[in-house]
Amino acid sequence: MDSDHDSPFGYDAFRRTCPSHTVLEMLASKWVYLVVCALRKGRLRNGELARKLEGITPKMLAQTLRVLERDGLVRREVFPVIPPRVEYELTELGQNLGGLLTQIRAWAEQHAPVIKDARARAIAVSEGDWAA
Amino acid sequence: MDSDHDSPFGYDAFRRTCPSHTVLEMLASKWVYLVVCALRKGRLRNGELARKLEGITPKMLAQTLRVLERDGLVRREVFPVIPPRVEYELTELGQNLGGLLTQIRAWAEQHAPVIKDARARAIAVSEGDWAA
DNA sequence: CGGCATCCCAGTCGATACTG
DNA sequence: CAGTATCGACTGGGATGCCG
Repeated sequence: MDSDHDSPFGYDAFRRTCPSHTVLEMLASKWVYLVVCALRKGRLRNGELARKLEGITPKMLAQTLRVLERDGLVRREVFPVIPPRVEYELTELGQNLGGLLTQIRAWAEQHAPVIKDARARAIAVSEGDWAA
Repeated sequence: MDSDHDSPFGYDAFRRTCPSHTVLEMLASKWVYLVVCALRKGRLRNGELARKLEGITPKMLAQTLRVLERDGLVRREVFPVIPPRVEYELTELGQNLGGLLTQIRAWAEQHAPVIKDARARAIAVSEGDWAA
């Protein structure tokens, strides 16, 4: 046992070539976070998502959804009507992940003030280098 | 209460201008994930981190650590000796986050096989358009 | 309305080499 | 050993326009 870390699944995200590493890369996107969180409370249409995720461009939204669909986290349903109607919802796997990501989001919202202060202090210090 | 989502802290990560949104952006990095996870079991030297995080370059490691330090998640301690010795450890806040990120990493490792299959299937389908 | 294609800038990352 | 500087490749991601 020369691996000093506690991965009980035989996969090791610290290794570049491990599949779990690429999964982590996929998750390391703020839009993935937000889309999954947004879909957590139920299926949404493309436009609803676009409105909910302030600042997302159609391109990024589509791109993010395609990735999530590809990885089996989101299911896409197309209604053959005019005007077109497309709905997205989390799969079982996506729901599962959504629980965790929502915790991260909650953590971010909860600690945002402290971190904002820390950043302000860091800037103040770096600007105070004149005290050298 | 026209906000339809459940943020009990007055911060809303869905809003571009909300501080929690920038916190989420900071967290949306695979190296942040891995560095925090790596430091979770105790303080480590720069070189130890570099060896543990396969594939990270000195530049990215330093950059990531600087961000984490700036945001108050990591504490940096310098020993004035030759050769230089620098150690990093999680702050209280960092420990707190580390718990969550470790869950994400565990999730990634746990579901890597399924997602790998989903990706393979997605590729197979897209290449199988000839079946139209 | 949903979403794909194109163009293009700008930030980011990796590789390498260098300094204290 | 820790960290920085430089450069080049890459791509994330914004804007626009067109199609079903």
